[in-house]
Amino acid sequence: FVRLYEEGLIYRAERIINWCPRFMNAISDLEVEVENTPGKLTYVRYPLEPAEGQKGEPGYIMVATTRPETILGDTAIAVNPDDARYKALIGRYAIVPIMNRRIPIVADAAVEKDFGTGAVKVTPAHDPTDFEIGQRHSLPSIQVIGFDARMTEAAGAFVGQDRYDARKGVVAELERLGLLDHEEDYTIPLGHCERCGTVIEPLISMQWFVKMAPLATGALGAYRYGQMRIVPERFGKIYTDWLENIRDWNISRQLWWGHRIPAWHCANCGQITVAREDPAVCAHCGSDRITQDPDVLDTWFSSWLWPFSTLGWPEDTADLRRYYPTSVMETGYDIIFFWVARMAMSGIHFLGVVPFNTVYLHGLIRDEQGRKMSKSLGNVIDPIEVMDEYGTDALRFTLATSGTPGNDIKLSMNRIMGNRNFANKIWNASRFVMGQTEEIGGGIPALGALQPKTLADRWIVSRAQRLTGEVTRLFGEYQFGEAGREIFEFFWSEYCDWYVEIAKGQLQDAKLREPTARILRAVLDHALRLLHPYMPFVTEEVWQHLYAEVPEAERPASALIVAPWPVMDARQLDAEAEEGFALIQEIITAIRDTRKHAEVEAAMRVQVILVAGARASLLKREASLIEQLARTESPRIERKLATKPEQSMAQVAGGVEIYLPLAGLLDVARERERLATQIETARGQIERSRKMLDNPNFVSRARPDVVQKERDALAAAEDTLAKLEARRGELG
RNA sequence: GGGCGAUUAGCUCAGUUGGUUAGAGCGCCACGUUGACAUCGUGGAGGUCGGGGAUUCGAGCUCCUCAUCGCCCACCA
Repeated sequence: FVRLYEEGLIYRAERIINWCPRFMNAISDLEVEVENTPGKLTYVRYPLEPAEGQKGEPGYIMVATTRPETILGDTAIAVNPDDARYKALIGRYAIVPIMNRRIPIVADAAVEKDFGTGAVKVTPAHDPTDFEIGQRHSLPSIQVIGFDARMTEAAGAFVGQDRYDARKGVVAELERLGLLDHEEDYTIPLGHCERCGTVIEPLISMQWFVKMAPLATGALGAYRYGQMRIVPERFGKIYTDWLENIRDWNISRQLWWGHRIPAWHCANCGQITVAREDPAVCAHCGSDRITQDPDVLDTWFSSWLWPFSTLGWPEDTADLRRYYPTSVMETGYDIIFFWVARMAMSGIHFLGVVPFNTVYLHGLIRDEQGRKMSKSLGNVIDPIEVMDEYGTDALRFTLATSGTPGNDIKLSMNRIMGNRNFANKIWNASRFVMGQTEEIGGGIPALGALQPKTLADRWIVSRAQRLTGEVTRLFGEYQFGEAGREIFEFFWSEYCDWYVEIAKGQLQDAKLREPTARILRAVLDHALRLLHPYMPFVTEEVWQHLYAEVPEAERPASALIVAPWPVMDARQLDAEAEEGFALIQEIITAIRDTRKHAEVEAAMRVQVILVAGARASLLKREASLIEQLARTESPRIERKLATKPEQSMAQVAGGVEIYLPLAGLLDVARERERLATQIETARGQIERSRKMLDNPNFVSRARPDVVQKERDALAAAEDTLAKLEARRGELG
């Protein structure tokens, strides 16, 4: 405050400010909430004073107002200088109704010709625009509404009345005097106190202000020249628009809590002393009859110093040197003006450097109906209660993954419940993995140190690496929600549902026992690290258990929260394994589906015959997976089959023919129906692909790999169709 | 008055360089086999991506326009 005052950037002046009559306090423009409220536009005739030498009825000038009670404080009527209708009246006088005060008719460009009557009553004490007009034309201000929203002595007969009672009274009186022309329904943008909802009264008051224009320049430059990036980008425009149209900031508040304004008023000479230390005497006349200004500072006047005042500023501390400027400021978009823009301004002004390189803005959390949470509405969700019921990690994960940057989130209890289940899944899977692998040993190797053996091993390691790359990329783009969802997907659907299930089989195999245990643990460790920012508590707890047997010196870190963030190792990306495993997954799912259709009992092992062409050798190697996960007998795998199995259900998945011989269980009619559906699907695909490939423009203009992909898809679909049709023929 | 966002499955939402058959959670239907997890597993049903137009070989995604909802800014009394 003192520095800005000394630099001439803080001044004290009488201005129109937003006054909350309930709190008896001034508030800044940002704390006023404008609401369109139904009201009336009242047309009032002001008698004109006769011009010199004029004879007969001098007539009237008509104005429109939404606040008739302010008529009592009018000190002029203004018209637009270019308005032909009123040109002759400029410089003449009118009489304020009721008060019978003589006021000038002035010309001011602020008046819109096309609104109302084109003439406006001017009440400098109760309207910001009127105040400015008053300044330009040296008009007196007459305050007719007091700080308690009651009429003052200056309001004559209305003294003591509430502002709204006075409004009614004034209208009635105008009517009685025959000066009320008419009233119209009109929607009025009405300012309310953000905190208590009371209608704001614009009043002239002596307050402290900060000159903002010089400060805004730096904050604008920092954004425009790329020193400060705003994510998502669209908020940058909101930031610059505000700074470009900045108005001075009223920083004094008539409250008794807050930082007191370091200014002392002298009763002797009337001057002000602003000082860092409490002064004993007036700096101007030496009198000891000084009293400190009773006002305190707007809370944001402290907050805008936050990026450096928290680091020990104005001392030149080690913290300040190290942490200022910081990299990312994360906050809600609703306080871009209150806080972000002002921090940028103060940081640049006091330290010469923007306080953060990136501002990441998140959305607001709303209730399940999308309403803003508010105490008066009673729809505030208490995070403590949610955490008690579902856990902190579940809430945190939900908030982090429910939306997209800068967009509001409707908080859904269902979603939180689902993520509670996820935390539970992590716990259970980890418990199982640790329980199964504890005695096998092998420690917890880094993912990159693994030598995956089986197809499933290669697949899960590759998937984990790919995920790591993806998450890192998304973090770089501030796509935290998408990154979290992908980790969720990997952990639950790939690691738990597939790999852990497969590992149950591999752990039975003496040769695979140890490597499988190592992979289980390494991938778990890896996934925990990726997940830690989203679910710090469960992951940390599990991680501590995971490393419980590892000597302190051999651990990568004392705790997960400080463990190294994973980096993708491209050498372990294994497209071939991913493709091969996808085929196995497809076949297993198809067999399961067929079993369900045939209503085969879940416990029953079924026979299966796979006709796989070139993929036969792959399937032979991975037969045990199919056996285990699709609950089949040892599958019979052929490259080709001359005679197709009779009395069996069939399906084609990834080009592989799948037969389940189900003598006695086969319902030929239903099977035919099922085949028909599949055939239809295949035909649809073929039609689609043909249409594209028959279009010479597609072939010549699309990227070659896209065309090739389409050709492959067509070939695959045709192959599938041929197989399905052959099958239908066999069914007879 | 100016600007921004949203509109995708019954519900809540993803889908960011335009490219096979648009995904998830919840809900729904059916079934539950070897004890990590029923806060679970398996399979399934369900969407002409708000309307219209344009660009393109190709649009949920780009452009124009309209509609509905929401938000921000704003001194036409």
